[in-house]
Amino acid sequence: MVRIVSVLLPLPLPEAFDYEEAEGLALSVGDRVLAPLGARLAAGVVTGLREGAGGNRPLKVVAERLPGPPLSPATVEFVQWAARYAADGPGLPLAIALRGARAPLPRPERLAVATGRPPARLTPARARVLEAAAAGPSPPADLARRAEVSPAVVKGLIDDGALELRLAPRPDGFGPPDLDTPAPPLNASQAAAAASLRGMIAEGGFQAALLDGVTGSGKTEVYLEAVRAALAADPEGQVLILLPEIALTQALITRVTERFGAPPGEWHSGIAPPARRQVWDAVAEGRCRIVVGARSALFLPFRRLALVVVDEEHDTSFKQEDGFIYQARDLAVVRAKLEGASVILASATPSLESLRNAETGRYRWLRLADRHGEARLPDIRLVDLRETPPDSGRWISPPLAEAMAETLAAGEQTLLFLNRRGYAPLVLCRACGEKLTAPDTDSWLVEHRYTNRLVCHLTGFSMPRPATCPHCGAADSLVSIGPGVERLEEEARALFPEARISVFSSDTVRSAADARALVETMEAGGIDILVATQAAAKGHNFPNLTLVGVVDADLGLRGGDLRAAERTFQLLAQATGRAGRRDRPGRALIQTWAPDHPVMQALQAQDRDAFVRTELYERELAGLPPFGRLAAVVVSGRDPQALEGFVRELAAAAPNAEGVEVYGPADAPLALVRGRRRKRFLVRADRQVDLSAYMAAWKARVKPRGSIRLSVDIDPYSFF
DNA sequence: CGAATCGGAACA
DNA sequence: GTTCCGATTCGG
Repeated sequence: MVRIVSVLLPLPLPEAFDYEEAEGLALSVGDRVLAPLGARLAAGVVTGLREGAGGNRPLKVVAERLPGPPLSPATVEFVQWAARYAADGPGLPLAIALRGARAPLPRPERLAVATGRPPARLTPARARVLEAAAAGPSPPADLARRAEVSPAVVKGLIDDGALELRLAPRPDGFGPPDLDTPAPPLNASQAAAAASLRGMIAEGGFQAALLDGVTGSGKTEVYLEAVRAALAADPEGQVLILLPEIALTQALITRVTERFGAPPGEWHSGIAPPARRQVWDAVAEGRCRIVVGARSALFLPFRRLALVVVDEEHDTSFKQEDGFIYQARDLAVVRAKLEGASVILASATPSLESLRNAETGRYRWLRLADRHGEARLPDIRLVDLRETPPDSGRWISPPLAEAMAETLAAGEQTLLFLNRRGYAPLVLCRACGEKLTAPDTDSWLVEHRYTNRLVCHLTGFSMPRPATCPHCGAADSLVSIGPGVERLEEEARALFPEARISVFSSDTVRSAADARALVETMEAGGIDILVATQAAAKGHNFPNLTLVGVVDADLGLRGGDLRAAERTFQLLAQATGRAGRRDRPGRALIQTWAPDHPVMQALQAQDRDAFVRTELYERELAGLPPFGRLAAVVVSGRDPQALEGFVRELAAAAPNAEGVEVYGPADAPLALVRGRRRKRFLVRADRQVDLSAYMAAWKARVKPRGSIRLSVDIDPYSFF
């Protein structure tokens, strides 16, 4: 009788592989092991152990446990749950969970230590170094600086044997949090919400809350209070705070560090491998008790997770769109449930899913009504572009220009919001009508004037702006159609030549340092007009910003996907929420061709509840989320014929099931990307249907051959 | 993911 | 027929 070990490998395999356990290895679930795979050894994780009788064919033997902390059984369970949910192999989420486990540790620090042996020669400089070294081991450069000598003196003492170098592992700095730092004062509304969250944590077990408060209502302070309570309730408990974007992490890390006296672990794609490894180890060992990170932090191997906070929970960045496809906000709730932890979803403009869960009582609903301090909500007006259109080739309407002039005259700041990077979203040839696109791709090339290039925002392709049309060869025939932030800046400069104008987009602000610099200039009043994409719409508070102009409010409504209205409402509510802080009243002007659209009406009336009611009503009638479920299947391939054949086969293989409707195949909205044709099926199911199981069953009936790729997207967001 | 294997093209 | 290379398949 031997033990059989199921080992999950971080590879795109359909299931865990079985091995025989080597004598005396005494493995448990979560242990990291080396397993023979083909001709090599692969690092994997034990997901199960059972007694086995010889079996039909001999199994390979797992003979080695890897050093380092194991994954908690709950982490292993979560990885498997996530895979089942996404109708994909469990190796993919495991690969995410193990990113960091295999990264190299930071190089150890070299410390000089006094040996006690006297040096051959003792000069005054050497004496000072030895005196400094008596204080304890320190880096050679430090020692030289403290003794006010050149590094060569230290090196000489090392060569002489009076000092020796020792390698010391670099500390990771995850000290225990200080839970006694006094909290900043909360207003009545915040205090009530904080008390409710403390109550939730005191009750223990899985609990969910929606922290719903307008911009500026001080949600962060409230959930940090819950973080404190969770850390205090369980001396080994860990907390994860998820943010939608890397750009927002730094500000929160600073706040957490101030509040709890120790830096949290930071986790996102921008973290270098050695730092990643330190966080991973410290999280797995339970030493790191607070993690601030982007969506992939959800897969960290927490030892004892007590609380998950999802800030800006409505943000679509929580949806991972390629590789392993998942919605981090939804999986955060699942992970909390599996760990018996609490979860707090926070937003000024919650998703309809979360609002529905709050309405039905599945989540505690905590509303923060007032803005913190004296700030008032901005005055919001719609500018009907049918009545007061801008001049041809211009995008700032007369009423917006007038408001900008007033704001400028008052010495206050304007934010012009346009969610479009570059100069113009489309370049076309007047001679032949050709719209310029990236090679073998359907999406338009966006003109960037700063770099004088045409860029494909989908594939990353870019080329210098040609002088002649690449299609027909006509000279001077290329025209730039439509506005981007760069073009809007040009227009604002022409209108207000004396104003100081800056652009905030992912092209002008490439790093967190750039963002901080621009935000500081803005706060210091060094900018009069900030032209910005959504990169600036969230998170930043500018006290002297009193006017927000939304240049093209209808932009997100085109294309008609499921969440177009919801997303537009959220984005514009966040953007207009930037106006007016502290004691200054703000105003927002929203330029629209469709002022009667429910989204625009709700924005103007600042009546979110009305918008949510109508939107939920329409979704319910159509059986769409949150009342029904959606999934998409995207199939792509290089050979159109083979793709056509496979798509037909796939359509025929769709299982019949009660309460499930399959639509398609249709061309995916971008039917050609990087030379691959794309087809798409859409599946709608009633709420009680296990859509993941349905999609997995469907997928199992077909086998993509050749260059054909099939991917299942549960709860699709982008319809590309 | 990485090693083994398959199959078409180029070569003798 | 042989060799080479890129693409595809497979792994317990």
